[in-house]
This record gives sequence, structure tokens and C-alpha cells, in this order.
Amino acid sequence: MNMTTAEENYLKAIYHLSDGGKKSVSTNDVAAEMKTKPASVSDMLRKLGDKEVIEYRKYYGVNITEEGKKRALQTIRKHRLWEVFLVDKLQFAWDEVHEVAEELEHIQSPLLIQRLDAYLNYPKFDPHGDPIPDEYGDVRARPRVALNEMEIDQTGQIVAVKDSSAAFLRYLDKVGAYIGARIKVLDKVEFDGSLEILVDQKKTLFMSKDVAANILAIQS
Amino acid sequence: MNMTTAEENYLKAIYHLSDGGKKSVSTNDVAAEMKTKPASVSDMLRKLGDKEVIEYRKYYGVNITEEGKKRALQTIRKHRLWEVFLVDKLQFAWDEVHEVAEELEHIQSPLLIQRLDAYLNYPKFDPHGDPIPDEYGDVRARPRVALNEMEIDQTGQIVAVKDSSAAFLRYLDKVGAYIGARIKVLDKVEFDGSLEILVDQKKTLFMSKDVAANILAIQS
DNA sequence: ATATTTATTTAGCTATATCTAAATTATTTT
DNA sequence: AAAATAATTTAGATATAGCTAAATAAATAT
Ligand SMILES: [Mn+2]
Ligand SMILES: [Mn+2]
Ligand SMILES: [Mn+2]
Ligand SMILES: [Mn+2]
Repeated sequence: MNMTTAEENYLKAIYHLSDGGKKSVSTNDVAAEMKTKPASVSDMLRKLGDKEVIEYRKYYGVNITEEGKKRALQTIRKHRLWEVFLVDKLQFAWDEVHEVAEELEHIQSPLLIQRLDAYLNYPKFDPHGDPIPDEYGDVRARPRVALNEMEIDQTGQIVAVKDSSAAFLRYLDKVGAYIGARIKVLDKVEFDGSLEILVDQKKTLFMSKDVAANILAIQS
Repeated sequence: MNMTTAEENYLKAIYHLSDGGKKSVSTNDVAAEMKTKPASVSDMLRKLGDKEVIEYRKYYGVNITEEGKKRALQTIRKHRLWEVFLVDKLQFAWDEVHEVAEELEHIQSPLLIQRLDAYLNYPKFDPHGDPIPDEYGDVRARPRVALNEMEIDQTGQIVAVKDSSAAFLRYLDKVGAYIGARIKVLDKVEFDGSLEILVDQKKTLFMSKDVAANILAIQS
């Protein structure tokens, strides 16, 4: 059963909003995520329900089915592989890849993705630190914690960002935060939750709680 | 002015059918090329006429405009660059690339094409020997002759194929004809126009006139 | 328990891209 | 110059994907 580009985009949004299928998702949430109107979402939910990639109960939101999860993960896999390609091979910056990957992820060719994966040397994470599902949809998730949840003196390594918007990524570039950086929490301000972070044992960085909440680390 | 995928495909077809804008093209020819119905073509021609990429006079066929030519060449450029990528980097065979390139050519990102071009080292020809227009739409065409038009004892080098169908390309693989091969016409059969060709000074090949007409060479 | 607010769906419309069948125009043959 | 044929367009469908405005259902407050 083939899906259109719009259907794939909706299904991916539902997958993300439902936290990988763990929660049910409301029409309005989907509309906000897709920057469309709830009325349009209702139509699409009915269609996705007919295709049995979601379970749709009018007025009570949707749950993604196993089949839907599988398909969403395939689209996510393609999106992230293309992002790696753009950064590793075509020298795109990590804040320039999302829009293009959003289009490339809909190209239909299993051979293409298989070869691309091999060509990129079977990457496990995309340029934003998000894990790349394998061809069966399996994801090896690492235990990650947002910087604002770390305590003073704790150390770790930045492994991903929660917000992949160009604005946020360029801000990180500017202040010198990047994926792979070793960090230590030097101070936390009680008043506003802002933090002082030591990066690579040499550079000190001040960041708001909002920024910290969008940076993910593994603790060491 | 943005064009849809369907509009881009139609415009490319009109460009090819018109021999790069040299001839006018009929509705039925476009329908045959696009594997669609003349009624659908009439609708699309009106739209393309409104956008001034073709000049459309009802019942008298269409001519592509300068603007249309420019746009068609951009799509062709993208198509052929992607074909080079698939063959050179992802180890696709030359008979496997067309379908995928037909999708990839519609990805909208000038940066992507510019970087892809550089990454591929500014290739001048695609895997089928067709020239790749530069970013301004300029094409450096070589003087090419179909094998069936060569005379006995003439020599040359295969540079392109006219028919890029998988069936034809696999046939060429099977008999050992390829782009770059040095050839010599050993014999031409008067009766049916079939030829005997020496490939790379060692292998003798028999081919029908139909096959020969779809192989292009530069003479030496 | 009723009223109000919020969330969601339905109805009706627009735009794209296709189709078939009918109508029309152009071309060719007699 | 008609008649026949071929080419093309128009009319009226269908399917996708979006919209606004109105209707309705669910949740919350009084
Ligand atoms: Mn997308
Ligand atoms: Mn990403
Ligand atoms: Mn195409
Ligand atoms: Mn080609």
C-alpha cells in the first residue's frame, strides 16, 4: 500500500508527537506540528485510519499502529541518512539540512537507501545526534539527559539536540557547543535555572535553562 | 514562479520532443511521451501557456519559449547529475538510474545541486553519454553519429546511447558495448542494414540496424 | 444540572492532476 | 466541395490536499 508524501509527513509527525507510539495524539497537536488547520487534519486522520497506519476514534485522538510505526521509522531512517549525506559528503552545515532532507526522504527506492547507507558507512546517528533506525526499524537509543537536569560538577558529553531549528543550531555554533563536546556543569543559578558549563576543559559557557533543555548529553 | 513536479516533467518532455526548441510539438506526441491521454495534455498545455514557458495555439501544437527552455535545461541538468551520482558513488548500473533520477530531479535546492556538481567533479556527461547543461543552461554538444550511418572501415568511439531503456542498456552490457569503447565498422549488410563491429580491436559484434541506430559515436 | 468554552468534525469550496466520453476543429480523401 | 478521418479540446468525473465557516461533541466552570 503506497502512501503519498503528505501522508508520510503526517505519519512521521504523529510518530514524533506520540513519543514513538507511547501516547495518543490530538487533532490540534497534529495541526500545530504540521502548520495546518485542524479541519485538514481530521480529513487526513480518516485517510490514515482507513489505511490502518493509525487507529482513529473521532473526538478522541489517534494512536499509531505497529504497521504505522514501522512505516514512520522507515521515513525517519531515510531523512536521517540523507542528513548525514548532506553534511558528510556535500559539506552542508547542520542547520542547512532539514528542509532538503524533508524532500529527499520521500524518494521511493529501497536500493537507493540501502546503497546510501553502505556509502555513508552505516552511520548510527544523524548530524543532530538522533539515532538512525536500521532497515527493520530498530533503534538503538542511548540514555540521554538534558543539560538543565544535570547537577553541579557532573560531567558528560553532548550527543544530541532536541531542537533542530536553524536558529538554535546557529546559536550553538556561535557559542561553540557541538555534538561530541565534553562538558562539565560548573554552576546552576537557582533563580532562573541558567547554567555555567565548561566545554572541552577550556571554554566556559553561560546558557539559559531553555537552551540547556534542548541540549542532550550522556553522563560520565 | 514555481512549477509542480508534473509541470516540470511535461516541460522536459516538450523540450526533448521539440529537439531543444527547434520544432513545434503536437498534443498527441506529448501524450504518447508522457503515457497519458491527449485530454490531460490539453489541460496542462493551457497551464504551461499561462506560465509562458510554452507558446500554445489551440489545435496547432506548442513551441517552447526561451524561459521554458531555460527551465527544462535546469531539470535536465539535475536529472543527469543525479544519474552520475548514482553510478559513480552508489554503484548503480546505468540501466537502474533513470527512474530514481526522475524523482530526484524535482528536489528544490540550488545549494544541493551546486554542491553535488562540485562533489562529482563537474561532470560533463551522464552515464548514457548525454551532456550535462551548466548552471546557465549551456550545453557543449559533440558531433555524434549513429553507428548505422557509419561506413565500412570507419573508426570511432562510442559516446552515448539514444535509447536509455533498461532493456536496451542490459542488451549492450550483455554484448559488451559500452561508452568509451573504440570501434571499427567491419561490414554492413545491404539487405537489412545490420552491421559487424570490431570493439576495442579484439571483439567482433553483430548488431541489427535498429540497435546500431541507438548507439552514438564520435568518428576518428 | 446547566452554561460556557474548547476541541473536533462536517459541509462546501479551491486547486492540481488525472480520466472517459462527447463535441469540435483541422486535415485528407474522394 | 463534401464526406470521412484524425487530432484536439471541452465537459463532467474522480482523487488528493488544502482552506473557511458552521455544526457538533467533549470538557470545564458555575
Ligand atoms: Mn517530508
Ligand atoms: Mn536530524
Ligand atoms: Mn521527473
Ligand atoms: Mn541519462
